Amino acid sequence: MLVRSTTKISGSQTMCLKTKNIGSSWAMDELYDNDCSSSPDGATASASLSNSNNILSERNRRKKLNQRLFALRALVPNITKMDKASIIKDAIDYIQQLQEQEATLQADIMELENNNNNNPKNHDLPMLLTSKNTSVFDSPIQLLQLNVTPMGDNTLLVSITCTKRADTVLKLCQLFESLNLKIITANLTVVSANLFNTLFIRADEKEKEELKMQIQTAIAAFNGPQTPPITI
Amino acid sequence: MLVRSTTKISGSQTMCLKTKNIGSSWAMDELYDNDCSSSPDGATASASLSNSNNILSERNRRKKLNQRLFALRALVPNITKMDKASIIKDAIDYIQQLQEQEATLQADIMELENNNNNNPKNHDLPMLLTSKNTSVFDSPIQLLQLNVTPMGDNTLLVSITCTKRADTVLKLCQLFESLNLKIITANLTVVSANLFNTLFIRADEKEKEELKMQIQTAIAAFNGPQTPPITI
DNA sequence: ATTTACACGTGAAAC
DNA sequence: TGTTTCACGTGTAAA
Repeated sequence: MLVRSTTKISGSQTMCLKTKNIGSSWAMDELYDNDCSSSPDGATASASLSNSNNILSERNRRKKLNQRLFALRALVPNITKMDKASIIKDAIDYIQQLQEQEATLQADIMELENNNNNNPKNHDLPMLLTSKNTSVFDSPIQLLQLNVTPMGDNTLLVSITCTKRADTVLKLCQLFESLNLKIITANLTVVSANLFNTLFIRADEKEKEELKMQIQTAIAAFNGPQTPPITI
Repeated sequence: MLVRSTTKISGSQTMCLKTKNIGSSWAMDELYDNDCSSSPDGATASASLSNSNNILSERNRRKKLNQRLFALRALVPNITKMDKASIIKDAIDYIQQLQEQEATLQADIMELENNNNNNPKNHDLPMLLTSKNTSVFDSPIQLLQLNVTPMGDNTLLVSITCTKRADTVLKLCQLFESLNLKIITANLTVVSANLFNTLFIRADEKEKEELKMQIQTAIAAFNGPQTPPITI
């Protein structure tokens, strides 16, 4: 059990200035102009080596880690906070998003290739759905309830109730896709003529009202200018 | 300049066992059964709070950081080393690789879509969604699971799992509407890229296989004649 | 024996 | 105020 050498405070705190959180990045502290050789005592060879060498290695390790983390943050487009933990978290979310998108794109490519390789004369198949007179984008979304509830842990619960019409489901899907939210899970349940939509969304609790407003305006935009305003 | 309290060695080194690099992950140390209250001296209130509270927060911070790093490592397929720095570096390389691949795939899709537009197919469809590079009515329903289970009381439980694509929800809704079933309730849940559809349907138990066949043929019809047969 | 990587406690700074 | 996040030096353990 070594007795602690008292060089800590004099060694680190005086220099380096600790500049921590200057504006946007946490210091990324360069200029390690430490003269550790200024140990006042005549230390033994093993002690001085063990101290000055390990202390230097540790500094380099931390520096490298911070540089990597900094480089990682530079790659991620949507950055919420500058925390180390948040940076990693954003990177995780971004990788998942990229992976999903890759799967989607590859599926699209396969399907497009199939369409290209096949005979260019099959006009009949996609028209199965239009048999219900649709004019798909006309019936407005009739909103019955809209709640946005913070659930803690940066999660908002969005609960929507509306009457079920032929294209309401499609519209809701498009609506939420257009909002570019971080949807954790989405649930859509229809019983008789009513439609219940529940979403868990990753967002700060303070965005609650803003999110509700976004959804309302999006619904209004989908319904078009001629529809009467819906108050809940 | 505070005089160092000598609680460091007795506080940390005795417990915790420091298990460091057990096999594959660096400890991810649980069980912090430290009773820091065993400080032998009657410390002042400010000192004890500053010590025990900050020390706990710092442990939680480190723990969270390590968990995030662990989660990040789980997402990256090609892992070279288990270092913290290497984990971040691998994640960086992986993100760059994914970004390049995304650009390549999107270029391929554009090219394929241009080829498709030369075909005399339907240009008159409402192309509202093509802003997201997804062609609206073409992606087939990719069935992952289909179960029809009799629940008694003249009720059949239909459980469907498929990959979520831009128009899969719409297709499933229209599909079940076209089957003219007596739907008691329907539930549709999407988590990440998968889509779970559950329906309670009023029908005789003997129609179980027939209903399953109906659904399969309906999906095949929706997917069109050129799609490969899907076996479940 | 040397190097490398880690968790730890700690004081400081920012919020 | 207190809470959170950080860099630092240090001891330990494995390579």
